[in-house]
Amino acid sequence: MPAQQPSLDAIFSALADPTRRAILGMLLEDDMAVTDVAAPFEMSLAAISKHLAVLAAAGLIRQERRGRIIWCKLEPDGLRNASVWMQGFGQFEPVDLDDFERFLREALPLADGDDAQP
Amino acid sequence: MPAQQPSLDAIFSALADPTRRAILGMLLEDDMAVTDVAAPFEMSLAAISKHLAVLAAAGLIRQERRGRIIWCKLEPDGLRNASVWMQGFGQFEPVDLDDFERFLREALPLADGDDAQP
DNA sequence: CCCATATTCAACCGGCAAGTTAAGCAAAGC
DNA sequence: GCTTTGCTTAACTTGCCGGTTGAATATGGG
Repeated sequence: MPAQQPSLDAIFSALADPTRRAILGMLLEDDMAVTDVAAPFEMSLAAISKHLAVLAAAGLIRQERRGRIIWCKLEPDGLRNASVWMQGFGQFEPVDLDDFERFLREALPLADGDDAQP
Repeated sequence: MPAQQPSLDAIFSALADPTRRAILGMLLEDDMAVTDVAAPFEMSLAAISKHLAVLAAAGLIRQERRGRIIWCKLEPDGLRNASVWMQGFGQFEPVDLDDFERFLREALPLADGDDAQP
């Protein structure tokens, strides 16, 4: 189970479901067994189990069995790629694309050897 | 059309589609007409039109008609809520600048035309 | 060993999302 | 005024998604 870097597709569509976001919120506080995760929701255990599978496939949680209990724990780095992707859009103000580019050229010393800018 | 604060559901599921993310990437460079947005994709204009509608409903872009052309422009604040939500999980530092750089270099291949490759 | 607990698997269903084509509108151009 | 250009709507197909139920699997306890 190399869990090879999940796609943004997987991550964002995992996040698109309110139940799954709620689960992530719960796991933020503490690791939980599947049954306990399911408790507050008004849907079958199987449904929650599927949701957890989706989250795991997206690399947002990890499930590890200890005894007959499967513990679900947040995988904090799972959100990193998505977060980084989003920051690319949100970071700059309305339409300061020029400013942004200038910032980039300064902030990226290793962009291309030298930033000889006439 | 007050465009009342779109839900996280709407935002994340809008972002879950690679075509839509690509569109956002294009609009990051410049405002575009619908037809021009559709050009690089191998799907019908109608399909792209729908994608744009989804993005607009999610508050990620705005479409305004001028003449017979409808201009699509990024709505940078549209990502803010989602970003904030995600930061809530950021037990990891807000945004790793290294990651940010890497993202930028991939996402903005042609952000400027002057200093091209030799 | 047998039973209870914990979780998934399998088969199924309704609904929605994404794509298609074809028709419909609106604004410009000749 | 008719045609062309730009875009949306409508109607339809297809496939996936989220849910259900019921059986299957694994583990721990008495």
